[in-house]
Amino acid sequence: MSSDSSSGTEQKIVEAAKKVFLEKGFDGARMQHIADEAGINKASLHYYYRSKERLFDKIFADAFMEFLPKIGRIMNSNIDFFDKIKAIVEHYINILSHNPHLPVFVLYELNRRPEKLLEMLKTTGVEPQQLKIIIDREVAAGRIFEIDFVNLIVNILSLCIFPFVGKPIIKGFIMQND
Amino acid sequence: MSSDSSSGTEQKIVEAAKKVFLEKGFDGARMQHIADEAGINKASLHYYYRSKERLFDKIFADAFMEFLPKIGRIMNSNIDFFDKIKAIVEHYINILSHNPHLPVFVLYELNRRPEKLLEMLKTTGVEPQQLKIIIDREVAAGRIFEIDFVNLIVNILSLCIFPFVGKPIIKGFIMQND
DNA sequence: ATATGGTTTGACTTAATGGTTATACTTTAT
DNA sequence: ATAAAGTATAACCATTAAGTCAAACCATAT
Repeated sequence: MSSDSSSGTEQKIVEAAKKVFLEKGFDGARMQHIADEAGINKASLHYYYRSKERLFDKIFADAFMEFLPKIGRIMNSNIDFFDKIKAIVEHYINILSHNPHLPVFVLYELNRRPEKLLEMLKTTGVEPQQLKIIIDREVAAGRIFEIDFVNLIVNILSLCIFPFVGKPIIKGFIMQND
Repeated sequence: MSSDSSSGTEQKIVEAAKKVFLEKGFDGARMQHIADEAGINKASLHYYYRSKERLFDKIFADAFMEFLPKIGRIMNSNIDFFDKIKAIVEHYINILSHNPHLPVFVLYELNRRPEKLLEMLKTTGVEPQQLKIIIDREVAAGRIFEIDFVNLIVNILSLCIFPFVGKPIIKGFIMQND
């Protein structure tokens, strides 16, 4: 049945692909390896996802989704978002502690093909225009430097790593509490 | 002349390899591409560096070197290193603004082959033992969580990204000045 | 001039990998 | 029971990329 796509082979493929892609990246990942990991034949991979690229895009979009929605909230909180960051940190910690490779993976792949960023923004429903406006406002106010748009997005994503990896240090030296 | 290794072909190879590897990563990089970038024949690459792996190791060690020495200083500053971080930030900003891909590259490749970390530590002259002791002290004092050693190193490296990408935000909201 | 050592190259080999296809196996509907 | 649709697989194909090699190309010293 094509309607039952949330279990069985397809589910196993997604899980296997996520694991392998996050561990090895697009270029390092092997379709055969993903097939083995899913316990199926390599041809089945192409049966469900026509190409490596398509399979990757699905996994990447999923991974990307775990970042940007939060970013959007931060950006919309009218600059005074330091408190919001604190509030969202816990959420990120949960996601990232379950997926240690996630942040570097996303940043790296975003680096590899910057042109996919806009596509991802579209896919994940985040409005670049909205971000652009907010960013321009910040730049005009002199609160942030004027830098390349794509670069800024990447930087913002990088920023999201920090609450995770730096939490112990933040706790100890900046906030003095949670 | 084998004594003149700081200019000419070898120099061009290193520059080209650094550019390509940092942009594409080990798996994404192509020896042919590096050769083209350096304006030489692919066979010359193997004449100077026997294999892709060896060439990569040289570039990776170089890239790695730009991180850890600073880390070592931070680790040795007896926990009260927040001020030291501030002092070192400028140094990092200089390095990273000239090599935007550097941090993600190092983290990603470290992720890809965690076993190379110790080798790198040795190559770059950083004493893991020393770090281990310091880390243990921190854990015992409850100032940081007990986590996998390799993981911690990676996390510390990640932390180094933050001063760079997050500088505008840090300036605006945490420090209020430079 | 020419022999010598280091350097450069085009052409080649080999292995790996993404993708295809023809065939076989399952399930479901009638 | 059986036809049809969907799913899985082994064998195969085409391409790409790392690595090799013998021949050519310098310089420099004699």
